[in-house]
Formats: sequence, structure tokens, C-alpha cells
Amino acid sequence: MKEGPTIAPIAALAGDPARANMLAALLSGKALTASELANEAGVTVQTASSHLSKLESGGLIAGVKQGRHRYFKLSGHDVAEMLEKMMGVAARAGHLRTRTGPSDPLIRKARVCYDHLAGEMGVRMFDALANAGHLAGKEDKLRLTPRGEKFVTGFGIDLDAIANERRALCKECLDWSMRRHHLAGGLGAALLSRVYALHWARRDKQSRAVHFSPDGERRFLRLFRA
Amino acid sequence: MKEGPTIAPIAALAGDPARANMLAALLSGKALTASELANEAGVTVQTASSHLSKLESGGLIAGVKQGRHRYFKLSGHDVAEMLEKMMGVAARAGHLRTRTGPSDPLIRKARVCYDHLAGEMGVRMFDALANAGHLAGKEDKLRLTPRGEKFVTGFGIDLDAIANERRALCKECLDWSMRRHHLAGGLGAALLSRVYALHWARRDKQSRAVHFSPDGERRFLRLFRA
DNA sequence: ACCATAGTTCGATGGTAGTCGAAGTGTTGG
DNA sequence: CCAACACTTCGACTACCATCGAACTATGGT
Repeated sequence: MKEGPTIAPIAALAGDPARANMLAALLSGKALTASELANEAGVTVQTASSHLSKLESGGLIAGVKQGRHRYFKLSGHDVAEMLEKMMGVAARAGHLRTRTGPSDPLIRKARVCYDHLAGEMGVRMFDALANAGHLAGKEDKLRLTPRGEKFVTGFGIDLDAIANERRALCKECLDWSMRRHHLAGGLGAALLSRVYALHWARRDKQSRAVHFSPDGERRFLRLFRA
Repeated sequence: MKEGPTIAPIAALAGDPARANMLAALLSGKALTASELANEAGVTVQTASSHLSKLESGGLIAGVKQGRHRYFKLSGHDVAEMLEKMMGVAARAGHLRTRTGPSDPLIRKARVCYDHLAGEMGVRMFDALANAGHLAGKEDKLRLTPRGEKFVTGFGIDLDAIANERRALCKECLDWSMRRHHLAGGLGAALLSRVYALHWARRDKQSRAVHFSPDGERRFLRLFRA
């Protein structure tokens, strides 16, 4: 008698079309909400919720609560590698599908997340602030350093005005398209407002995209350089 | 709209416990018959037959007919790698099972396959004969070269006697434990008989194992050196 | 020609799992 | 406190599929 791992439960999880679509969506490295995954899979949110709990208890994905959302991502590199191997075998065996189109590149680059900046530009801003020592702490204990206070004030933000808001000044927010965090909270909102005010960027009326002007992008990248 | 591979059908194939056991058994590199796989999976041969045809049309395994047997093996390295990745994830997630024990090492080393020698020793003999230029051709068109005729005659085999048998003189036979071929046909049988006659080895009464004596093994390896 | 063995096909059965409507929990924001 | 939103739980329905008995095909040995 020898003990060994069984692939059946793992494979069965990936064997359902709805769950397979969810996993494929997560394979891009994005962290997605339950609703978004339901949409990806083409099922209702109830059904998606059931699938997600199965995937989570099966150890394939991990969920993190964030406000009233719940973000899911693959639980590790090994899962991603496994899925890619399966993709390879599926491709060789001739199993294809038609996916709904990938997200707009503009959405990926810059968009609003509630009232603050997300996407590549949002992540870049967050990284720049952290690397420059303007932000300290982690997750919910994120705070603005004295140097940071000076920096954002110099950028034209009225710290006193937003410091009295009920909501936290600084908060991490898991990014949708990158697998990284960007800045939320009152400060995140104020920074985006200031970007609008300086006419560096404007918000798209239809989508959640944020369009930077050529000059605005140049200035933004210079100010928030990694 | 974008096209891409779907993992669902592949994963669903591996998601059934019976099929998963079959795949796990094949992961060792052995080629197994339908009956053996049925036994591994703990289902009847009818059920196994259904599973095997699904696995084959799904592109995960390939079957080769050999006499009244049908040997199945994984269809490629990519499938084996995929299964191992799944094993890894399953192990991390804590999915274990109890397998029926691995084959006896003695069985793996040398055994009878119908009436000829199989296992590591059988594969070695086949390779040695092929490398020395005693055998030529492939698969069903396998034949003994003039040099080979001289060699086996010198080993004490009466070629005229077995040349008149209805069955083919030389035939490849897919090995069960190695992933290689060994020699079947009239010549294969005659070679094993000669090994018995020389008292290099004897057949186990209970199992299909062939026990070599220390001296016999030495002489065998010297004669059939790769 | 005959029987034994290996494997496949067919048909009926039963269990399981995906699906969604409806109702419930918890969080955000006014 | 209430309304909106994201998500979960419950329950019932449905559909699929694994399973096996029985019959059929094919190959090999005597």
C-alpha cells in the first residue's frame, strides 16, 4: 500500500465549464470580484458563489474581503502553472472556445476605482509614493509620513480638508488589472481630483477609463517616477 | 472575441475518480491493458472500456492493439507533465488516497510475457540485439539479419525448427513496466526457453516473475550488453 | 471446429452536481 | 435608520453521467 495524491478532486473542480472560465480569467493574474467572475462564466451570482466556495475550499483560489467586495485570485504559482499545462494539452487536443473579448487596453492603463485612480498609472503612483518614503505601513495601517505630507501639500492638496473625513486617509486597494495595490481612501480621491483639476487627464463618459493628455501623462510620469 | 483553449473537457476527463486512477497508473510510464486499468480503477471492464474510449477521443491516452490485448499509454509528455502538476497541487491541497501497492520489483526486473521474456531484462536483450545489428526493421516488419541468424544459432537455438511455425519469427511487444519494446514471436519464445535450459533462470510458480541465478544473470548481461 | 479470453456496445438505473429563484447576511453611504 | 449593493445560503428542479448486467465481436489456442 502506498499513499499518493489524487488528482480527481482537483480536476473535477476545473472540469466544470463555469469554473474553468473563472480559472481562465484568473490565469491572467488579475484579482476579480465574485460578480465579475460570474459574468466571465456566464452564470448568475448565486451559482458563481457556489463555484467560488468550492474552488476556495479545494485550494485552487484564495479570496480576500475588501469592503463589500470579495476579490479572488489563484492561490499560488503552482495552480497557474497547472492551468497553463492544461491549456497546452487542450490546445494540442483541439479543444477551443470563444471568449468574450479582453479588457480594453485603455481600461487597463488607467481607470477610476470608485473615486480614485487605478490601473497601471494608479499602481505606478502608489509605488512611487511608497518608494519615495511618502507612505509607510501596510494594508489598513497605511499612513502618510511627514515627508509625504509635505509632498502632497506641494502638489496642491488641502490635507486639512480631507483629514477630517470619516473615511481613512490612506488605504490600499487591490488592483483589478495589475496584481498590485493602488492608493484608495481620501488621499487617493484627492490626488485624482487634483489630476483632473490640472487637466492632466479627464474621465471617459462611457467607460471607467481615464484618458491622459500627452502633456499630462509626461508630467504625471515625471512626478511619480519609480 | 478571442479564441483560446478550454481546459474544461480535459479536466473533466481527469475529474472522474475511475479515470483519475487510470491516468495515475499510466503516469508511471507503463503501458497497461484495458483489464489491468479496470482493476486499477476498481470498476468493471465495461465501465473501463467506456472511460478508455473517452480518454482516447479526448486525446489524453493512445491505445495500440496487440493481439487480443489493447495497450494504453499516455499520449505524450505534455500529458504526463500536466498530471504531475496536478499531483503537486493536489498534494499541497491535502488530497491523498491509498493506492494499491506498486508492482513487485522482481516483476519489474524480469517476467514472462506469454512465452517470452519481458521486463528490464527483456528490454535489455532486445536493445542489445538491435544495437549489434542482429535485428532490423520495425514493428511488424522486424526480421533477423544474417549476422543475427549466426548469433542465435551459436546461442544454441534451432532456427529451422521455429522458422516453420505459423507465427512470426520476430515481433515487437510493448513492455509493461518499461516504456520500451521487447522481443516476442517464435524467436522470443525460443530465447527464453534456451535461458531456462541453460539454467540461467527459472520461472516463479506463483507469479509471472523470472528469477535469474547470480551466475545466470552475469552471463546474460555479458551476452546481451548494450 | 470449438472454447476461452479480451474487449466493446447497448440499455436501464441511480446518484450527483449544476442551475437559478427567493430569502438572508453584512457592508457602505446618506 | 434606511436604502443600495455585493455576496451567500437554502431549496427545488433538472440533466447528465458513471455504473453494471447482458449480449456481441474478435483474437488466440487446442
